[in-house]
Amino acid sequence: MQVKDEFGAGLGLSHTEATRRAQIIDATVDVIAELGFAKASFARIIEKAGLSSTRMVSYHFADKQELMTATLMALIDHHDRYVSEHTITDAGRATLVRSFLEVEIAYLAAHPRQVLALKEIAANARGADGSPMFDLVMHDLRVGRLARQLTQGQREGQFAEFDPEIMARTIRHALDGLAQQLVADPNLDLDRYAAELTALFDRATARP
Amino acid sequence: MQVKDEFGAGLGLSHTEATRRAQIIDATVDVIAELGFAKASFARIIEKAGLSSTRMVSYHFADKQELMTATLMALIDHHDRYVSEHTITDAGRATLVRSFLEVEIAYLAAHPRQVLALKEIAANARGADGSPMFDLVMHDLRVGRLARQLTQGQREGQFAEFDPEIMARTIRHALDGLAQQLVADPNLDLDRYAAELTALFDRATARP
Amino acid sequence: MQVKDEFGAGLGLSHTEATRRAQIIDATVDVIAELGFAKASFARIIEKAGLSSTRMVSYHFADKQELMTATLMALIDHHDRYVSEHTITDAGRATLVRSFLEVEIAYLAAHPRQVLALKEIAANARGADGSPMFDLVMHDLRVGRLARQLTQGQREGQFAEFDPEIMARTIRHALDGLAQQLVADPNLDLDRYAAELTALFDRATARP
Amino acid sequence: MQVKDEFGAGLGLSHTEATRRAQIIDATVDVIAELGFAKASFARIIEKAGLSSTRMVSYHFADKQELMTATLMALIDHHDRYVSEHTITDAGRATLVRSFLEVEIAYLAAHPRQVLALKEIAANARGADGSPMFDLVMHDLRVGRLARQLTQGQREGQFAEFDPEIMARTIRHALDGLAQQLVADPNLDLDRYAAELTALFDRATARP
DNA sequence: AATGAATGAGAGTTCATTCAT
DNA sequence: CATGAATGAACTCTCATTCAT
Repeated sequence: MQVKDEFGAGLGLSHTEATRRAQIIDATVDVIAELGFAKASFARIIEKAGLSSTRMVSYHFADKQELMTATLMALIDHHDRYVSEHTITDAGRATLVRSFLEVEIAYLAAHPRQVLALKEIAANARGADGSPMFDLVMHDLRVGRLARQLTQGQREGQFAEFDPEIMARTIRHALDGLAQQLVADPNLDLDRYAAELTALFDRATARP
Repeated sequence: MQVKDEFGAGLGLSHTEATRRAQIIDATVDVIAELGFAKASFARIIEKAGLSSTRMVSYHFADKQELMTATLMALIDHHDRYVSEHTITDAGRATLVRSFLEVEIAYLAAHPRQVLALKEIAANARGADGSPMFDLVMHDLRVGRLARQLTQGQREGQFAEFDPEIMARTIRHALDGLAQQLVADPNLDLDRYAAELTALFDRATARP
Repeated sequence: MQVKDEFGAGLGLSHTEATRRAQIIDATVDVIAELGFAKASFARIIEKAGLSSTRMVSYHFADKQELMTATLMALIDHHDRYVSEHTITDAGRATLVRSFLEVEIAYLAAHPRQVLALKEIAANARGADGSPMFDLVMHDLRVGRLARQLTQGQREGQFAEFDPEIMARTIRHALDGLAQQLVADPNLDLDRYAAELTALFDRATARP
Repeated sequence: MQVKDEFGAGLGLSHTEATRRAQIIDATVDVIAELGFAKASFARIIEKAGLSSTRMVSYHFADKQELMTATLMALIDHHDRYVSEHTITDAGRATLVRSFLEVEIAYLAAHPRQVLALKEIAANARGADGSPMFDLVMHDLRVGRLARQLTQGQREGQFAEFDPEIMARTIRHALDGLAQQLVADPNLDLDRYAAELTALFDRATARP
């Protein structure tokens, strides 16, 4: 069990049901991480999960959209649990940005497939009209919180003057790009990359 | 004619042939920008181009992969021509990063669909084995050149010490993220965003 | 409880069993009346009935054919009970046809969904070989009795000469058509329609 | 070629295209007449037509709805051509109703499958929301014209007083019912049925 | 230089039904 | 008496591609 630890059991789902959903969601994450969102068909997912029929997916999820939404939620949950377990609550300007980057990069190092899958779903899932499905949710979850922390830090005089929203976005994009790069080159020296990024955004946020 | 100005005419293609290819490539860019890479089927492309049969696409391009490669090349060419026409060759540390960002953001403001389509193709085009197709090419074109300029600037003592490759990537990712955001919110204040990014990377690259 | 009032209780079915069957049959009638026979799937029926699984249907009915047969029988029973309660036994030529039409139209006005569902099942239910399932039964129940009454009336010299079978069919078809029209236009003036039909078949059956 | 005589050739369709569409439409009519609207799947249609793949249907018709609409139009056209070729233009009250019935029953005798298929499509084709698709069209084509003729006859004093719309409907329903009966019993004596119906509606419309 | 006609493979979704307990 | 879990078959529709002319 990698991502979804049957936590749906509390939502009126039976044990078996929660297990199966978790199994399918895990397979979905794997397929997306390997082949991308576009090629994540039911057939490939059940093959990866070791199930017998695509009907198994349709049985446990209303449609593909629900599967993707559930997978995304499981990924967000997985990430959030990791972060809340590994974040050292602390003050200080440098520490805020630094610890944020370090935790995120540590998560990326530990769970690259999850990071990649989350990005794929967020970037490619679209509604019937062709418009992106998760833009707003993703932005708030992945940028909004950091932006609010930066704003708070600015009020306390720890930072230079800058738009916290744009800074937060730039940091997030740097991490997303790093994730993509890590896939292309699994031997990437993450520690060095983390140190460089930390230094970079230290300078970018520091008071003159 | 938006992107591909029949520049293939010099490669042994007749005038008509080059025109048709340009027409199809333009339609491909439009469809990708609107619906994303995954939904850019031959059917939607010929509909957008006002042609009658998908056979038209198969006739002018060997297969979908060639169509996408040609589209990507056209987009790169379009971008490069814009940049070479709008870049003020100049010295100075601040000017290097600043003028890079300004030109790129100006291009984005003038041709958002092209930027978006390029990003979609680069991120989603995959070979038969499922591996990304354009990673290496894209990296060199979109990051490598800036990285080399930064290296040169460092040698001349204009910059702080940092990994030019990582800095270049981070700048590129910031621009890619901006492109995506511009699609979600067309009323975005690009001038302000440009100023913020410029200031951000000014601080990030400045000597202490 | 609309149609089936647990009258199956006398056939060796327990009270609960009969109640469940009635509930499912009622939902089946509703779905057919709204969406037609073809779209009356187990899934839609249990949704309408407020049950949790299609298994509920399979549990109480051997297969879909039995469900449809049971529904049809319940509808016929419902109709027959209404008719026997509302028919004024009486003599006279005009009265026979007129009272027949009036009772049928009154039933239609009171229970349009039942009339519609019955017509849908009778018209569309087919066996495995594709042949209609209820043709013979329906004819006797819905035409035969009237035909026999007309024959009797003719013997008593109340009517013109005509084929009672064909007259009965024509009357029945007029009523079926009216049912369909009532669905398309719920504001239809049934009283006027009843008066017109009565006058029409009065003339059609009257001795010269 | 039974129903659709490649008359679509005038609508920008090539010869082959018109032929194929006609072939598919004919097979559709046959399948519907035999198995009913609900079981008229692409698979059964191509089997009946002797084609190789269901793809053939999707290729020539945008979707199932278009196939059914085209089939319905072909059936209406077929019927109208027959009627206009076999109607004896003439005056007189009795003749109007009588000739209408005789032509319609003659058509039914000559082309029962077409009559049946038309009724099946009209009765069962529904949109995505479950509402009937062809109610309005069918009513005007199959009832409205006769109603207008009856109105005209009444103005000229040839008929009794009655609602022409309801009379027209009743006549149409009598014919539809006859069609269904003919399917159940192919040995039905149509001549006698025609004579009976003619006499019936003669009396029903005659001035007192 | 272009088009017509056809196609096999695969997609997601819905269907009634069945094996458990 | 009821449910959980699973399933194979069939459905329409879309995909890029190919054999003709």
